[in-house]
Amino acid sequence: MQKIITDEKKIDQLLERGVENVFPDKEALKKKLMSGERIRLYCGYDPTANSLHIGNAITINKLSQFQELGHEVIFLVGDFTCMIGDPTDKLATRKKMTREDVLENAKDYQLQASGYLAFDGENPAKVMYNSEWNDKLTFKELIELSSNFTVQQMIQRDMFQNRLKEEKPIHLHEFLYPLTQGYDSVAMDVDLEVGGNDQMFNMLAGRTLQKAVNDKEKFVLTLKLLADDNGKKMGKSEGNAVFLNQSPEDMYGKVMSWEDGVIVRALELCTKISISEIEEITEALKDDKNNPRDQKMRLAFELVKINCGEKEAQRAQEHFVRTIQKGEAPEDVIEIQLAVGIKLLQVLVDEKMAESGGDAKRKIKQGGVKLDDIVVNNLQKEIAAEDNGRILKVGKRDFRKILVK
RNA sequence: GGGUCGGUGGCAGAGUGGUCAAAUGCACCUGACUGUAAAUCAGGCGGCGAAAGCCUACGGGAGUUCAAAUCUCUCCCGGCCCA
Repeated sequence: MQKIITDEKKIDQLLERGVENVFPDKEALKKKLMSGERIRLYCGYDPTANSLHIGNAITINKLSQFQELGHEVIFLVGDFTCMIGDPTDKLATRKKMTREDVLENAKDYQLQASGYLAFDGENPAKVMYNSEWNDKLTFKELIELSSNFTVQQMIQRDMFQNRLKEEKPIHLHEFLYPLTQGYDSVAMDVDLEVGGNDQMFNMLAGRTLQKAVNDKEKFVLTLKLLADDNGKKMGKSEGNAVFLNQSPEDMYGKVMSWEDGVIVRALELCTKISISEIEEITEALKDDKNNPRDQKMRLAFELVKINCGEKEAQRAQEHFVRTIQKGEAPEDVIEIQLAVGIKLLQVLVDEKMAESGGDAKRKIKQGGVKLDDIVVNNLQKEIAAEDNGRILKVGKRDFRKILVK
């Protein structure tokens, strides 16, 4: 029997940290958690891309906090729902994926989530796939489920309103998305669903269905989104998304490119640093004498540490200091064997340091290509014997060591 | 089913016979600056080519024309109105 922790302070913190909203209300959920009853909760992840991103880490992190208190956590892979495509992000049309693609992605998802969430040990998180029950749903059952909602409820959502206003299509199956996601709650008979605040509607659909079908009160806990002080979201479209399958170096660098305003929010949502420590960092950021860069480096370090381990985080930090702050070649610079006479343009393309010949040319013209810190401006430059051992640098962070054959 | 409007680069969105490899914004790349791969500023951003230039591209196909993203036909997809 799993031991349930009912420490009030811990529960308060659990319901406070990063939480935007609790339905029906926070007090009711607190009471439930205080009762010592082991609850079953979940969050779903649609494997549409080959990697989870830092936004997903927010909910995974919250799941892990419930796990630490002894509750039953389900990491749900939305292998069925991802076929429909969540209309929440408005760019609804998603390309069809094969079953194999989905499962391949999903396999990595668990690995990526494992920095936050334990899938083994005493109270392991369970991985489930929602095709398990959704595949079996009959048309008749679907119609019955859909009778719990009205068209008015569906089109109320602002992204649908926007599309109506913009005269953009709304496909019928998009109304079914909240339904199928909601049905997950019924099928798994959960007590609580965790999700980003943008998932509120879908999660509440599950609350409605769980009430209607199982006559059970399902709690919904929504989390703040990762955004800066001005409410600007971090995400793929903003170009500052961090993917959990990125190399430690890339992850570290990406975080360093975030705006300063997001530091505290990210610490709260995506790391396991204690609240008191976050408060200290918040204070430090207020003091003009301190350089916000240092707090951001702390954040970057923590994020890489959780996802890739402490050693990797250390390495990534050193790599950043060396290559970005000092502009030096990394210690483990990739070596390339080149024949005398090969065109530098060709090398850039072959090494994927440029996307095409045109791109390579542009980079040289704009002074972005250096050999041992000397700008190359000869488009026709060919590799010569004296280039042996030289460091080829393209842009700020792409290095190769040339070995002449 | 009828009418009508529309489908443009990674995305959003101009253009409506030659000056269009296609405005602008986002994303991206390079440089300057900076604590930063932030912000800002400057430049760039289909492919091949040293260049001139050539090739491919505006939903698919066919056509008109010296010339088509732009006109015509047809097919596919969508919005709106009517039924």
